[in-house]
Amino acid sequence: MAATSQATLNQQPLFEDQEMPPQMGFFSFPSQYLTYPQLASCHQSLRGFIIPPSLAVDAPCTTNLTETLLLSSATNKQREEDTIASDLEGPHLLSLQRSSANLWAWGEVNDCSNSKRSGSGGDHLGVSTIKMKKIKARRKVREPRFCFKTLSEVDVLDDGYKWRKYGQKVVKNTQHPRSYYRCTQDNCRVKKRVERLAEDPRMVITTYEGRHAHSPSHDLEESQTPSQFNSFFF
DNA sequence: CGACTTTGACCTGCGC
DNA sequence: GCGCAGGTCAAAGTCG
Repeated sequence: MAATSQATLNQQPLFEDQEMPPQMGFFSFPSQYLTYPQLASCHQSLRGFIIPPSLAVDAPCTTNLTETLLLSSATNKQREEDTIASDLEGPHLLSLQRSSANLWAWGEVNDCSNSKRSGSGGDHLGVSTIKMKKIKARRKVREPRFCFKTLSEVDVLDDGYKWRKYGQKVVKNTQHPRSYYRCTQDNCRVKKRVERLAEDPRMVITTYEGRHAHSPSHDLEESQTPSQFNSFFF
């Protein structure tokens, strides 16, 4: 199994005060689909976030990748306290053409940028105070997200991290359910969503939310040998 | 027996 | 306020 350079993956903090890489908005690709070298350079700018090795190099062992498209990324500094509205100057987007093929991602981005702070002043009948506190804590911070569209036979791409499925939901107007995964590492709150594109079930949409605070699990098991990724990434 | 998945219920956000 | 849709929880089931 390929393993990214864990040392580089963990180079932190690259974007201490920014939730997305500063160069995030300057990608420009001639075509909608990216080649792997393009993806690699793309991911380079995502250092510190989740960098799925399977998306950056030739087809990984567990998938049948042929094309991968970095659909979008979005940042969101949502907080319960609404004191940072001016910080949110909109999502950082890749300069990809807006097309029907990536409407999903744009919807995601819009979702991030448009969602408003509801004062959360609601008193929820029948819900214990403890539970409400728990829920509030859970929703306090919206992590940065970005998503990929990948032509793959398998739903879950091997990105080097270990995930636990915590939910599955049938989304409206799609035949395929959306799966929800959480990183199994303690204190790591990174999540990902996996679903198949309604228009083209061969395409898998993977959305990552948050940043890993640890190395890929593969690297933990294997020795930290430099791989071909290094020349790609860093 | 522990780790993981499945699945129905519950909660929140949002549009009307 | 109500209903819908998406996201999460947690108990039960499954597997190695």
